[in-house]
Amino acid sequence: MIVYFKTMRTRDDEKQTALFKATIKVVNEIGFATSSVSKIAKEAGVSPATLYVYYKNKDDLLVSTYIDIKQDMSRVLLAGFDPDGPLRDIFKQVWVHMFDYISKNSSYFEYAEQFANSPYSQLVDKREVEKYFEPLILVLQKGIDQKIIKDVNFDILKAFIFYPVMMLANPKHCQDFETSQANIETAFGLAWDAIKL
Amino acid sequence: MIVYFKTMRTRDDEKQTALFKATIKVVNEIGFATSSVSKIAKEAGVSPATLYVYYKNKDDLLVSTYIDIKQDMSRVLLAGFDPDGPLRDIFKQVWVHMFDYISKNSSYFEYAEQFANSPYSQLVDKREVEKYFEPLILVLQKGIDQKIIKDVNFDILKAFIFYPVMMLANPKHCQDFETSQANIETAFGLAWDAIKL
Amino acid sequence: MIVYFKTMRTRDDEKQTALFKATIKVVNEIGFATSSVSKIAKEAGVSPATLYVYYKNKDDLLVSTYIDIKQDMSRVLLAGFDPDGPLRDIFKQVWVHMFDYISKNSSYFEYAEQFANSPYSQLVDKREVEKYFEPLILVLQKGIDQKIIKDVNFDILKAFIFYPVMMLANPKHCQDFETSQANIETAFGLAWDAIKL
Amino acid sequence: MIVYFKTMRTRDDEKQTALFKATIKVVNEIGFATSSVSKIAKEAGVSPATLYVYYKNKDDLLVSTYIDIKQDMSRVLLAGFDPDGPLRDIFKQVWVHMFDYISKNSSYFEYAEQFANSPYSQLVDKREVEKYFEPLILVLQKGIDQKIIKDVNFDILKAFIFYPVMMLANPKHCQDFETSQANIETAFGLAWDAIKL
DNA sequence: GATGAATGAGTGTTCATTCAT
DNA sequence: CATGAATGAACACTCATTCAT
Repeated sequence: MIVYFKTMRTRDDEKQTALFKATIKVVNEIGFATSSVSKIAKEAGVSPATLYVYYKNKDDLLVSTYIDIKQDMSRVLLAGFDPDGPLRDIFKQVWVHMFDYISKNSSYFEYAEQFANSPYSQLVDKREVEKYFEPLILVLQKGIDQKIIKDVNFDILKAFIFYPVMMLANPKHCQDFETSQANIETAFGLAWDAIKL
Repeated sequence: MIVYFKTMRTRDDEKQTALFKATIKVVNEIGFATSSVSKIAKEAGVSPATLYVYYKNKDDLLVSTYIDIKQDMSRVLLAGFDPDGPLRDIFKQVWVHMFDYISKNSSYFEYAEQFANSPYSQLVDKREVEKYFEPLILVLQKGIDQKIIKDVNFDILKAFIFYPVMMLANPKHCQDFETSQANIETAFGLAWDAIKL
Repeated sequence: MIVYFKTMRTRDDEKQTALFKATIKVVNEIGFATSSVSKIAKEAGVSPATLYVYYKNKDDLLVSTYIDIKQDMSRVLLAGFDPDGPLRDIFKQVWVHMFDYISKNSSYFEYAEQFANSPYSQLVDKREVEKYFEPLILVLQKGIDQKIIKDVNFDILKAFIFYPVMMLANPKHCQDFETSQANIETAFGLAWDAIKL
Repeated sequence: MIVYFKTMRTRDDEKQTALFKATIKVVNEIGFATSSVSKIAKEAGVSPATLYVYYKNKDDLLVSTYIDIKQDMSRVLLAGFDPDGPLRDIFKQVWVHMFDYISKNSSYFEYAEQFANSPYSQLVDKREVEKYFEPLILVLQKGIDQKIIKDVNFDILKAFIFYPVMMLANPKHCQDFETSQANIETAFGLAWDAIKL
């Protein structure tokens, strides 16, 4: 039997969850610049000292919260993922999942966006996060090989099929955009026109 | 002819510029969350108290710096702007100017991006900033009227012709993308495919 | 038998007392206008941050200290208070207690006086403080009813039986006045002549 | 012709008066502790630097303002002063003048009270101020010699004929007391009963 | 005489973190 | 495991005052 004294601890899942949610809530409400460990602890209903039982330090708290969200998000995005179906349908499904996720977990998404654009993002190993979304990249490559998708730099493709959806879903940037089914399909149409050969 | 380079006790453009540049440098290096008035003042070579001669408070410093950059950026983007030329050429010119600007003023751009995604952005009157880029919106509308551009929600169009370029130019998100002339034209091709009818 | 004089990490009466005394000492020495949280903390031998464990902020520190003194003072003034004794004796006893208190706790009294005449006094609920001295007011009313004391506005009576003693005891105003037993009795004689019918 | 370069200066009486009034206004509104040279200068409509043309420093500003008020007050108090009239009438006239002064110059009085109870009062030569009121002291002595007034310590007498009137007139201490003619005469009655033989 | 600019020293307060309990 | 208490260091900001103009 292996016991991780330092990394596993007692797992009072209730407190862990409370801290996770408190972190997101506080950061979304007042931003990274003014968020503090004690405010988050108070929101979670625990002592600041207790927070340090679950997280090594403030950076660990913020980074872990981000990674947990990203993991959760990728799970939802890739739900029912079938790499052998029609390419267009695959990406369309991802768009829909994405909008679903954002509608139902807007606070998670908001946190992730804010984190990714803050200097804290430097503390994350990007490749680890990208790994979660690897299946999509593989499909993209397949589309190129099959001459369905334009054979251009990957960053360019990503810039047209992943980022616009994030922008549109971000109320900070697009207050007017309504995440209706029709709008989502329309938007996806542009994305597909952009990348398809 | 006598030229007073330094009119010692009169509001000092040199100091103002030093503060502007120091703000961008410090924020880019350590992020909004850990940037402080004293660090910025030290970088600018003035006393923290002096900073308050030029800016009302920290928020004013950060917001003013952002607005100044946006203004500067719009000036460059719209240089040689001819609303009566061919639509595709207009937008292509903007892409090129954008990449030029970012290449030559990467730190300005980086600051603006970080600012726009921080809670400080709430302090800015968005309409004022959007005003700088209004001519582009008008051209977009013209394209729709002339049935050259898809008749969809403005936010969707913006998400495909303005945001991808920002992503691609942002080294934070696209470390691999090379801002070569060829790459830029390729990328613009996708944007145009997305929005054109 | 083991006695823990200091229960190190439990809210510390010793520190509370040290802060109380330091506040009085510093304010008496340099006045409200130049007293600062850090000076008081240093005098108390704690970190400025520690002060905020015991008090919400500077105002709370100064106001609480004042109220504590007033409470203490009223306890002493009313010690052995017998509302059914002869009126003159009651008030004379208060005068004597007052002088005793001031002699033995001149710094407390000095602080209270300075506080009451500073703008900080606006932060105190006057009725709460007056409550401590209510028994005296009731006796005053009884004296009026029994036609022993002049039937005039309460403020006028207070101005002659409470304030002169404060003036006389205040070395700031009366450097020459010696708080000898004889002097105190003489002074009380005038107070009584003023209010008695 | 003598010219005092340092002490007399240009005498822009308008600015001098503006500073005098601004000092009183600001101090009365926000208290000594938070009053600052720049706030006072702004209220007076001059630059902080200009203030230093008229006053040596902050202390000088506050002290001079106090002394000017005291001088003004003594002038009014002793108006029509006749040391050879009946003693009771002399003091009664002073009471009336005092109330008049306070009614018409409540802000001056308020400033003086706050000043006298602040540590700044230590900067004033008390004897100089007392000199203004000397005639009253002489009359008091005459009353003692003529066996009209009790032969007790001067401080005691002052505590009963001067301080009660200040208390009663101070809205900070006596919010209920109405400065009507009747009330004033009643109050003076008590003062006289206190000191008369 | 009058002033806007400048600043070192200070303000009240919060920070992330540790530690004894 | 959980915590209230403690703190040095930092925070944003204001101070009284000086100085070149």
